[in-house]
Amino acid sequence: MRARNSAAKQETEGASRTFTEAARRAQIVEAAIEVIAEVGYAKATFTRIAKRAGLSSTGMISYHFAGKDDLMREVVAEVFRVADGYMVPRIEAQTTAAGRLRAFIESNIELLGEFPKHLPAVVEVLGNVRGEDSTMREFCAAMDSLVDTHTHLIHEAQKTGEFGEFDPRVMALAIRGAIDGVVSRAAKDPDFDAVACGRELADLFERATRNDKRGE
Amino acid sequence: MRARNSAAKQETEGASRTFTEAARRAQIVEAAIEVIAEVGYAKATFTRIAKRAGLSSTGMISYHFAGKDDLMREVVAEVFRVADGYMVPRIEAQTTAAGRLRAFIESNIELLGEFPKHLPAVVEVLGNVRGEDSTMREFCAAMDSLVDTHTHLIHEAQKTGEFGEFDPRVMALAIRGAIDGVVSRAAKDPDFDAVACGRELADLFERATRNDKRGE
Amino acid sequence: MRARNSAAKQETEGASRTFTEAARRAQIVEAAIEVIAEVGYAKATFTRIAKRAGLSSTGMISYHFAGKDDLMREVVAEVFRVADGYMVPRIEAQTTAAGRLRAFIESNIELLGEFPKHLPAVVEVLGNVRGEDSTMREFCAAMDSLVDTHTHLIHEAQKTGEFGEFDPRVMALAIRGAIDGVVSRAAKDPDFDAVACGRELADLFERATRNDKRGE
Amino acid sequence: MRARNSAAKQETEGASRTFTEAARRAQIVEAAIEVIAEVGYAKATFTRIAKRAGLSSTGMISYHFAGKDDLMREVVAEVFRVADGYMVPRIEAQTTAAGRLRAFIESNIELLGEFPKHLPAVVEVLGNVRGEDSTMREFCAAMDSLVDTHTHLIHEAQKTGEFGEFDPRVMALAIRGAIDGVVSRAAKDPDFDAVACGRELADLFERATRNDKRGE
DNA sequence: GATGAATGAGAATTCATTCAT
DNA sequence: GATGAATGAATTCTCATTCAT
Repeated sequence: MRARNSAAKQETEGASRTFTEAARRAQIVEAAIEVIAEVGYAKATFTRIAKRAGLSSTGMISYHFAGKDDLMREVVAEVFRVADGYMVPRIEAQTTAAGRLRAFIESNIELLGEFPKHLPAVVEVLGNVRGEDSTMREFCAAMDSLVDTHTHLIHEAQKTGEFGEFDPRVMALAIRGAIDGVVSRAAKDPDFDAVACGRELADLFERATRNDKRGE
Repeated sequence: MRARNSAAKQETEGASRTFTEAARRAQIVEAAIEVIAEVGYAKATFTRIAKRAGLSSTGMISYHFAGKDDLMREVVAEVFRVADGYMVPRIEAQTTAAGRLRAFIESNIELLGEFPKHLPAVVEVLGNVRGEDSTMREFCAAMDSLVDTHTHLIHEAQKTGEFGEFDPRVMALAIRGAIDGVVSRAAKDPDFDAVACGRELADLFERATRNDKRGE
Repeated sequence: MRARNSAAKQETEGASRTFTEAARRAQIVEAAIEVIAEVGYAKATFTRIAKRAGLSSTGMISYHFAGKDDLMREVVAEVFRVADGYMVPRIEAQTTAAGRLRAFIESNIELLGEFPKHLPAVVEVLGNVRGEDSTMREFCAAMDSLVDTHTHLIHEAQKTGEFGEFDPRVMALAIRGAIDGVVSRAAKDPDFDAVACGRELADLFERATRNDKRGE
Repeated sequence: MRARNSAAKQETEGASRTFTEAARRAQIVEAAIEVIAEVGYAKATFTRIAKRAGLSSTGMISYHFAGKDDLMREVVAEVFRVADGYMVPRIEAQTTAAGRLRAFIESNIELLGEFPKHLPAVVEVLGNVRGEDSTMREFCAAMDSLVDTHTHLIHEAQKTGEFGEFDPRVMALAIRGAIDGVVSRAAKDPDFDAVACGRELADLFERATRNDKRGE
């Protein structure tokens, strides 16, 4: 493998990366997201991605990315970037844990309406990756850290008495799993109205997290 | 010999499938389940499966199955068979909808302890299948029908007043997604104690489904 | 390769071949003829032939024949046997060279009506065989000897003045080729009325062979 | 990349096929022609063709052709192109039907001297093709249309009285069959002097077609 | 003699990656 | 920087043949 993986490039060459190169990379990542969401991880070959990106050959992708793993990592990173940009303001606008949880779930599902391919793509990638390669471990770590963050926030809300008593890690996992289930379904069934699920899902987890004994 | 897919064989040749052939098929399916769970759908090649099954060549698998789709269908069928055998009695022993829901979730997760590879394998397969091939559509249909069944049962429990008011389809999807999330996690992280999650998850969905207004 | 090729068997074991074995061989040869005629030489696999013969496995074929070449040789031999039985009496009933030529062509084409698969099968086999293997060379030799025989008969008829002046070898080849063309066509196009061609073809070669200067 | 069959490429990408790609394709087609003529259709594998073409792997062939069918279609097309280039001027230089028929036969056989592998290759391909695949049907159609054209021309010559009375379709088939027989023989027997046959064959069919009653 | 499961070589095809231009 | 042709490993699948029972 060439030493030129994107991480190395970012660190050692820094600002020297030209605008057009960045644009090329973004273009490829975007195409990859679309292709992965449409045909699934297994069939998301360089050939298909290149064709979608309007590139004449797969060599272009290998030139800009150190390998398939590198491209996939960028796909995940890009989706996270977009998701953060959309969700974080909406979550931070809330003052209660319940509000933030609702904002998290609803904005996450809303994202499916705004960027219909992004979440399905990331679910595909993370569902098909193992922690074998050191470079791959980053993927899982990223997702785990999200769950961990939730676990932590839930735990805090339990300490203030806003949330009831339950295992915060299982709750975080369940929320993640339920959302991913909706995302997967939305990706495979174009008729499925994912956005309509958002409020319902938020209601569900509100009931599951609230402290019934509060104020007794 | 295309026509020799398992369905055709079962229907047209009936009992003519010999004992040893059935044993070989079962052996291959078992190996496939293990390999899929361990390395993921994309890397679960005939070569790896044959090696795991102690077979001398991939040709042996092609000899016993009409193709990869056929093998995958058998994998799903076998896991469903095992899961049904384990879960159905436990579910039917319950008399209330809440009891059945809990039994469903807990026995499903317990299955991870008894057959640690089965559910991860099926999650991998169903997560990587598109409804393109007519033979593939059966997979999705099987899973969908499960969700549909739950949707229906939830709806019934709502009519009796045992469950509260919410969209039964979203609830069914959320349950499915949460369980799959736990299964996926268990598959990738051997240290993850899935079984411990069962009761927690059941508690979670009990809170989410129960009718708070009952008896008011 | 096992020493037990059919030729060896016939010569060394002679009458020791049991009736049932001969029946089995005949049954396989018959199935092979049908399969070859229907799907062509390339797709005439042991699997297909065994299925057509009502055999449970291809091993049966390998048991009775030393190999694919051996089976093919038997196919050719059987067709020649049948063709001889049908054509020779009809040819020998004629007293003139022209009559014999006509009887040859017409009875050859008529054979297509009586045994629709036999000639197409042999055309397929001989068209796909090279003289590389020593065992294969027999095939070509058989066909060549037929053409040689015709060449000789034509030459005789030229000496008596019954036939005109032309290269007897080319004539023999042309007759063979024209008949094979009709046979091929008949095999691939079920609507083609081969039998109706017989007289026309015989007329054609009568005009081409007759001595126009005779009696001048 | 299924869509990259030559037809699609030619139509959708038009002139975008580069010079070197066209050269590679031509080189592969040429190698295929030689291999098919030498070892026969059944044994003309990508491996053998790649080796003959000096390519490192069979993948190269799959890269340039959509599949074996595509390559075979190109083989047939290339031979037809060469044959047309050689034969059509010689045929059109003739003013009588008899002259054109002779020119057709003689130039066809002469082609065996100029391009000894071309006609044998095409006879092999067309002899081993069934009308199953839609793409294959084109082959047969191409050959049938040639026979049909002859049938028509013969019919015209009969109406002017230049040719005698006979079934034009059978005559066309016989001509085709006789030539193919010579071609086949030439392919298998390197000592066979095909060119010498040309005039003889033309004489033969001149006698068979001429109107004996003309001017009576 | 007969069976059918097993074998292993070889087929076409796809893919990520490399490299000369 | 960019291109696209070439590479070679890997994958699924088929086939004739063998061998223990």
